Amino acid sequence: MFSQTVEYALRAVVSLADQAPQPQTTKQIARITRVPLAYLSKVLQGLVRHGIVASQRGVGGGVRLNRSPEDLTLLEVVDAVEPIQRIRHCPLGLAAHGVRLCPLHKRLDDALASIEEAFRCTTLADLLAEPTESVPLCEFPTLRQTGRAVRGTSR
Amino acid sequence: MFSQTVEYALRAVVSLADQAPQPQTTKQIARITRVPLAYLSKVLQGLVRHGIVASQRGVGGGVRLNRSPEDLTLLEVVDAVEPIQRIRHCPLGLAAHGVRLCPLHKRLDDALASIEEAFRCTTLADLLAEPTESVPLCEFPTLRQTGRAVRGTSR
DNA sequence: GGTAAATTGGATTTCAATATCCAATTTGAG
DNA sequence: CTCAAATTGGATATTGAAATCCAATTTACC
Repeated sequence: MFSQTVEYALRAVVSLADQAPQPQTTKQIARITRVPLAYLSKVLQGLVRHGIVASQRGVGGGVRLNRSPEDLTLLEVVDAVEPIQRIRHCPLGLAAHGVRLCPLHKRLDDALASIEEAFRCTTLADLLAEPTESVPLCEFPTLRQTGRAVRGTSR
Repeated sequence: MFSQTVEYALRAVVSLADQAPQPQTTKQIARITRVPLAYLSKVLQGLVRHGIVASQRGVGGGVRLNRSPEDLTLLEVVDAVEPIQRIRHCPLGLAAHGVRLCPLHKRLDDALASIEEAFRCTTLADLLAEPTESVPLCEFPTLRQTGRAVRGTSR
């Protein structure tokens, strides 16, 4: 339902938010988030273009959040890589459709709207604040204690 | 966000529900719903296999709803052609993830759940009951009055 | 200044969803 | 029985998302 690209972008910014305001290299993010390195770099390029993250070339460079995690919402990230296509007029392209959607497409669009809304209401900080109590989480929210060698031999 | 296949399947069943319990030929449905005929026939085949609709070959045959519109929900139709993939465990496939989702994927899955729920709560009859007051609708809910030649020269 | 670390951008490949085409089969009606 | 209407199923084509590869560029550090 959500595209791979969106999924990857979200993983990346969560990882970055967890380390904010410190930068991470694309390679590090790829390893942590389990995203194919080459593809992740493309996704990150898109996020750079949209001002979600900022990149720094060269030795010691990398990518960092360009916004504070309290301020950056999931919706902004999603919109940057692949905006949710709301249904604005009848997809049948009927002449007599006017602006109003038929009941079917109204429901479909309502569903899309509710997703947008949920994403609009969730910041990266929200995600990072939550996990502290629940134990078995995906890696990145618990990153802080996996002090496993930023410059380790890990591949 | 919703695949073409899902969109097409929903259009088809709405058209069928509007005429229920009468059958329509695939060609008629294709014309009304503006779905490519050859592809629609594939989609309908899937719906037949799942018992959503029933088909009758030969002259005078066609496709009809196999369920009453009051009883058939959008979710059942969607599940028949392309079930919503809920997120059941951490997509990173981490060893230590347990059953619990990380906050990110929990939110994503919640969004999917809310869509499922909305679809589960909407029957085809609900869709057909609604339009009567609002004027500019997509064609099919208003079909009844477009008595335009079931056997017309229309194409 | 040279070198290695890092992102950038373009070209290309892979793959599944979408769509099309056609032959086979079923079936009602004359 | 024959014919035309209709679905069925298999094979194939098309398209865009996902992924990969590689050369070019930037930049910190010795």
